[in-house]
Amino acid sequence: MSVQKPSIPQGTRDFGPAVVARRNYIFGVIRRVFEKFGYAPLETPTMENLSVLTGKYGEEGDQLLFKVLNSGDFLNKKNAAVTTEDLEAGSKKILPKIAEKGLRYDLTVPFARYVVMNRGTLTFPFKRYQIQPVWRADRPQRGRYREFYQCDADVVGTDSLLCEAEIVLMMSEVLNTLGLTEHTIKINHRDVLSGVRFAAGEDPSKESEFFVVLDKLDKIGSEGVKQELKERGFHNFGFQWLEYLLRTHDGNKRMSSSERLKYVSFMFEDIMSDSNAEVVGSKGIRELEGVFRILKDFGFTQFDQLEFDPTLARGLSYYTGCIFEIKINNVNMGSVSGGGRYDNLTGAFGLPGVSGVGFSFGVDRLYDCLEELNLFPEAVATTTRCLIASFDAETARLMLPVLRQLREAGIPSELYPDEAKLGKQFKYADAKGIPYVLLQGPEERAAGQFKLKELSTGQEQLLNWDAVLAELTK
RNA sequence: GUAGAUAUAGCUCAGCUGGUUAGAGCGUCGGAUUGUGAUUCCGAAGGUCGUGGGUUCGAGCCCCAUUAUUUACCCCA
Repeated sequence: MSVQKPSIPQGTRDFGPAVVARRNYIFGVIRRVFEKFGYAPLETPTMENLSVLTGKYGEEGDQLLFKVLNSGDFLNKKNAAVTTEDLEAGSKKILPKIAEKGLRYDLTVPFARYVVMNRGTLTFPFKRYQIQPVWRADRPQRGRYREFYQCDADVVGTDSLLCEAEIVLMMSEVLNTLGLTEHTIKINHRDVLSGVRFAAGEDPSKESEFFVVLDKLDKIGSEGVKQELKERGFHNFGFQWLEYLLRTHDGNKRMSSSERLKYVSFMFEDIMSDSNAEVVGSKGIRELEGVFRILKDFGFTQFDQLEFDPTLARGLSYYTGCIFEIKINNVNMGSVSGGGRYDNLTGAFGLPGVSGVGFSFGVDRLYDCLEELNLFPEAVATTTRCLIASFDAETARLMLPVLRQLREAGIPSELYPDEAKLGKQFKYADAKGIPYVLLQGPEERAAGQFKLKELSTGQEQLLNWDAVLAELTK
């Protein structure tokens, strides 16, 4: 049998001890903030039934779902799950017969499914957080993986804008705790987008596509937006609305968020001929103003990190209210967090009229940002505090009670398992970042003492047992 | 799905216009030092040059195909 080079699937990664330690640091910060805000943990299965997942993420999302092949021989003539006619009809026809399960694509949809299934036992408003990996059959590239962790916090069962305000508070606290102070929390409202679409006089049926182009204003500029709208077959070329939006994005005369809110509100009054249209846009503005007011009353001060952006468009297939996104300004990386309010998500599972709002951190991207900015605190890859070195099998045996006593004293410790030269054992401790090496040779034993070396200073001390414990626990 | 880049030792990479036996640093192992790491000195091991074909007297280098990785677009955390 030929030896094959081992490999892992595209877009997946191994995490070594040092990386896990740093990832856990990020998870810890996020978890503490979520719990401080009263969210309770939830975990759902890695696999969901495909019927739960399909149709929730738009057409493109369906293609990015990892499907799990059914067990059993579905081509077997007796069972005949797949018939000859199916095979001739093509893969679309066969798929539902050979794959009934799929890997989790995000945490929001499984959460909605959970809420519907457990509606009788939950206390509403229900606040949950969830930290688990999700999978997308995407092309990997910078900051994009096929397996990655999301950290979600969502509330269902209340329309209160307090939830939106608390999302901003949680986002801000996590990022500032991690040291990512150069960030912008962008906020918009689905109704503001709809208002802009009305103002542009475009057809509601192509709304999502219109928003996708609008979202690129920062990236491709107003000329780019005009051109792409034409290419995509939009026909109204009165660009008065675009002039308005450009003013809010003028880099030289940066507007504050409250100025922008007033300005966009004025735009709706100015352009709208249809009064219903104005109502939609203005409703979005009023809700955003409500969120800003709650933040102010709460005592939130970092309004320089919070920005109302009327072109921000995310999660178009299900967000219906506020929309959030976080950009780290001094790193070239996609958004590290996103979220919003969705009125109809549980409706897809037969429970209409329950509003939810939530958001998600992408841990892997946060990690990449912290790495690039050198913001990780000095990580201790090894938890071991003391290595017991030995000279031979006999002294190793005599050190076993010492090992036990160290551990009983709560000092993480290990005994070098092989007979090896002291040099090799010290090298091992150094490579693993173990701060102390303890040894007791015939000389020390005769004197009832131990030799303890601190590797960072190179200092060696001859100590009795109590002094060893005192040094290691200090 | 569309377009580009890369592939040489465990890792990071050199390798000239195609020319004898493919190199360095780091790491590993051994020794200087049979009771001491990080530092110093000496030495050694480690390669079907991603894979398959072609051109050539001769290919790590040129051509074609293929696979993997990676970047950008689309979309997204």
